[in-house]
Amino acid sequence: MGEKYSLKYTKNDRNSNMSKKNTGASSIDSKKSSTLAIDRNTEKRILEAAKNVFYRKGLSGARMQEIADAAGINKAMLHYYYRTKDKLFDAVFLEAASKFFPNVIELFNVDLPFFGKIEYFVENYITLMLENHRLPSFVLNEIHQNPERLEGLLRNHAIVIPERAIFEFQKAMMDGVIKPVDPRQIVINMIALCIFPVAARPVIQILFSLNDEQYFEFIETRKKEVSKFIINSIKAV
Amino acid sequence: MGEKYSLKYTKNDRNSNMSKKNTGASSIDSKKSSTLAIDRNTEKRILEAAKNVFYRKGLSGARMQEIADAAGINKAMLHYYYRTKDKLFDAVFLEAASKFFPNVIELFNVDLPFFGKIEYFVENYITLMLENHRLPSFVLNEIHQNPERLEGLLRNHAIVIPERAIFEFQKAMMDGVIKPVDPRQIVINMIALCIFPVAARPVIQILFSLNDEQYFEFIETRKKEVSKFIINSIKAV
DNA sequence: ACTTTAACTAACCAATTGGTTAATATAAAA
DNA sequence: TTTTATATTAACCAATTGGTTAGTTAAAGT
Repeated sequence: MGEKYSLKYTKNDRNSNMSKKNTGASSIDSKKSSTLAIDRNTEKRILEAAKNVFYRKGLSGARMQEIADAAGINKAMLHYYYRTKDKLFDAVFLEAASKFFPNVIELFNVDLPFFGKIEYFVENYITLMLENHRLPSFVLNEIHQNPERLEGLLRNHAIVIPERAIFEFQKAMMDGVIKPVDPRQIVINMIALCIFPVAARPVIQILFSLNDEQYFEFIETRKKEVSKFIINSIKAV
Repeated sequence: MGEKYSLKYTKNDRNSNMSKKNTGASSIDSKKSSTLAIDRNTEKRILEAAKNVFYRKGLSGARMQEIADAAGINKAMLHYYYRTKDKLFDAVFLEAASKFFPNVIELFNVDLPFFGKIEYFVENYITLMLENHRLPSFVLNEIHQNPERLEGLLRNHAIVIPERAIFEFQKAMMDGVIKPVDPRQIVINMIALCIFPVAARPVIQILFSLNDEQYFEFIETRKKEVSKFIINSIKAV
């Protein structure tokens, strides 16, 4: 019968990949290529499809049916695995936010001189954003429409952020490597310079008449320009 | 009978404020304060309400009924004046985009030395964005979801943009006032530094634990910091 | 006064949408 | 093999939503 998530969701309130399910997948062989070629774990396929659709349409613009179609499964399965649209969105948003808020600790923990750290961060963060250029404006906009979702993630420690970078800047100031300014401002500047050209990609392409290739080229040279821009500005005289 | 917009929209395809309508308004007096205190032009009230709702919820999240309620009028009037949700959104978006894409010509035409122009631009553009902090992320996101809308505006010359600023930067380079770099990069940097802290307002407030007052204070000092940051970076040595 | 046109309303409608359910297929235990 | 739990489907449903319409009020013309 259709006991469905009654068990799943009562026991483990979130969807943590269930114990056994669709287990016959590890090997690439396939007796019956039932739906589509790639016969991966259904739950993952849903999430992947949901990401796709939510990124493009946003929470309110996305349609459950479209997600189901994109995943190549029955719409009821979405509710079977994620219960409601909002819960499914939560899962998507968590992943998006984790990517969006760079693991600054990691990106700043490299063993490099201070300015090298900045170069490393800029280069990697832009690359990361570019992997899915819809992510920044998606995250920013959804947070605007419902800030509580982000607050929730912070409360659960699903996401942490700036202290480390701020501390690094403070240290660099004391060492006389950079001019003294509110480090929060520098961190924001750094992130702004990385994110904006991705968040505003269509604008940039349209205004500067760049096709996709030209855009990528533009961003590629930008990676170096941005760190130069930052370092030029903050380095102590 | 309900000929309605048949005339209006066949004659002048866009909603350009109709000839005579609700004419008894110029004077503040009011014989019958029918619905609410402010008895302004209905069409304007709709647009105002629509702006409010669309900014908060986006195109797909907004509900016609909510807009009607916000305007304090019957829902049918929305269609009477603007025909469809999408057309109404067009009107809202046009206004939003015009604000978002700063009149760079104007902001750069002030009679000031080059660095003064930058200060002037930064100060004014941040102020402008701050007036409605939902605008940047709204515009950016809607463009992402439907770039054609922006292209349409450009085609109609409803919006023009960067040439002037770019030219100014080129000139400054030739005069040896600033270092030689692709001026497009500088323009983008300038705009990024202004827009991001507004587009990411909830993020900043949450991460840095700022209440509204503290946020505004932060942005206020930022106005000066940003132009310092830019000028420090680009001025010729 | 009367006729025409514009502004406005309440009720309605078809389509869409998130979500449910009863039935079925499939795999795992027993 | 039988039983039991899990995975999947097609059909359905109530609520919402953009949009329409027939009719009403109010203002201009005439």
